[in-house]
Amino acid sequence: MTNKEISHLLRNVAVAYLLKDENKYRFQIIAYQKAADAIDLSPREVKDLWKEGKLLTINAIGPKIAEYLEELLVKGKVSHFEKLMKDIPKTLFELLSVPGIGPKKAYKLVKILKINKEGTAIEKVKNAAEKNKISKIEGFGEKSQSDILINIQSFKKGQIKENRMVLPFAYEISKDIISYLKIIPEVIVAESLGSLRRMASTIGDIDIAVSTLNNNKVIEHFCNYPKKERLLEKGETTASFILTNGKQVDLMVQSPKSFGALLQHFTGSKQHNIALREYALKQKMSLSEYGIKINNNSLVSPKSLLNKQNYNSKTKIYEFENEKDFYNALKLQWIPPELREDKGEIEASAKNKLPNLVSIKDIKGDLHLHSNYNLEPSHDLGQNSMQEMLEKAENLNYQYIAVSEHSPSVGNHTKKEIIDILKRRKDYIEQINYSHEKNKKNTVKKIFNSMEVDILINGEISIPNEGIDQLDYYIVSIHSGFNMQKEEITKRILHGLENEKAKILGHPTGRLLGKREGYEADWLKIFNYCAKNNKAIEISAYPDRLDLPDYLVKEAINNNVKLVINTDSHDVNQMNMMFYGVSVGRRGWAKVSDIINTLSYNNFIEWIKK
DNA sequence: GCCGTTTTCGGCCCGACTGTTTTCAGTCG
Repeated sequence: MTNKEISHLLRNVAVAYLLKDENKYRFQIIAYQKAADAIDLSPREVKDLWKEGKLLTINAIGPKIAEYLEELLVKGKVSHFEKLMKDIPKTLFELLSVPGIGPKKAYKLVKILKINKEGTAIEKVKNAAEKNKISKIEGFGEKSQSDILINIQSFKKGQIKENRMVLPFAYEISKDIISYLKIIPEVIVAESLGSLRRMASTIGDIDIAVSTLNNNKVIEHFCNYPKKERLLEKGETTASFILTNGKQVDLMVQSPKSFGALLQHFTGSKQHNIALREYALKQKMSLSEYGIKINNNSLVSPKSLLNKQNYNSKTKIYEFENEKDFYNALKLQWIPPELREDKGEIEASAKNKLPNLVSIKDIKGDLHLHSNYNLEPSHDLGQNSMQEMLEKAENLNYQYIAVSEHSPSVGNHTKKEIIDILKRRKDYIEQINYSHEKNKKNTVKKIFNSMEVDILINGEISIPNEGIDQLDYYIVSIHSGFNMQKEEITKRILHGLENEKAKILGHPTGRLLGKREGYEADWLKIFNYCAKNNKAIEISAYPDRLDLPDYLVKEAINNNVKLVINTDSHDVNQMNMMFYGVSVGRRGWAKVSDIINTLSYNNFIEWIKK
């Protein structure tokens, strides 16, 4: 049973409680929803955690739900859940995936339309709407009937939240909307927030915040965006539409005086905001996108935390122009957006112990570059010459780079041919370095002679020992045989890293966002090996990969593993993508000292030799 | 049903928008 199936079941349990007695079961409903959220966000399979006896390590899962999950995984069902859902038609749950239909409406629809046959609910509701039957039902009307039809249509087209975007795609969309918004002078500031600001690996919808003194004007302008397909809602402070490509865009506007509170609110994550508000509540403060409210009979003297000048006596809210003051008012350090996932950042911030995160300016080199030097490789060559990549590295102010084309294909070459190719390439790189060194103004001191070497199915690497002698060091990565058992693939990776010149494990999980899951490996074992033997694990900045994933970055760091952030560029423009990889590092709580390519040129040479 | 700066009991985030209503319920983020 997958995490998705389990969380779906728990959400249905929450729905069942809600339909049974919303007030009586208020907190059970929340508990089940929180548990479902936690499972959705869990990087580990619930099934595995259960086998390891670690179900309770998931926050929001306590003894009771753990017991039910155990029953579920053993018997395939839970008698308590079955009993709870006995009176609720199963068809009801099918309707919940249609936007705008929640538990109450779904219940009415299945009851009144007598929808009993599983798998037919959405189609039956659609038919009923087309025959004008829904508008007659109490609580529904003409508008909600036509809305249901539209929403069923877009649901069928696959325009659902689960279809997430990779970062550059989301960036382009948001950039376009923001520059459109800025056409009118009423827009003082426009920023993209939500998961894009937090630099999550994939983005569901685009969230935009605007600071303005004229809400109406801004919202009107936003709603006239030319690439809008249809409007979802339009109010005094928010508006939403669907783009022609099916993606949703949400806008929130706020006066400059409270813009800091809005930034905080709209950046999320949902989990971070809930945790932050609960934290504030303990100090008798209530948070919203408008600011901070002091609750009655507060034990805390407002003066100690909040600046009187920010007090709006009309709304009784303390307002914040910037986010830092907002967090500071809660006696917290400002928390970088990448950390806002309720993964311990609030606690760390309260103790002044947030990590000093690595940033793009700390990066001194890119160690995974594919030039167009033709060594008849196993996989694709790059588009640009080594010289062009060197020039780009100068522009980026790097101190060093490494070219690391794919190793020559084993199928088409003899061992001797491979060695000859690598010898010629070594001479070539030396020549470039020689002429580059002459210009003392250059910041790049050297191109390192590296290579991306395949770890073959049997764990052997794809170049012979004499070929290795031609290299400064190399990256190993897996490009085939992804469907191996966990133990096998772990062994394969460790074997691939054995040689002392194998210094980096490239795009370690092999995932391709939205296309291919990464393979399961025993990461703890790999981390321990790497920490002990001075191997670095790559964070691929390539936006379709972002691999190592952020949660494994955090685990790697906790196990003293060094990481390296590389772009895996196949042309010079891709070298600009370093930023995405740095963000993954930041989301994994990486400091400068955790990242190898923040080392100076001399220290990096020392590291290679270790 | 979960969880812990003070709490193993007594709390549980906060607000916007829409449609169907005549003041609010339902849904969403």
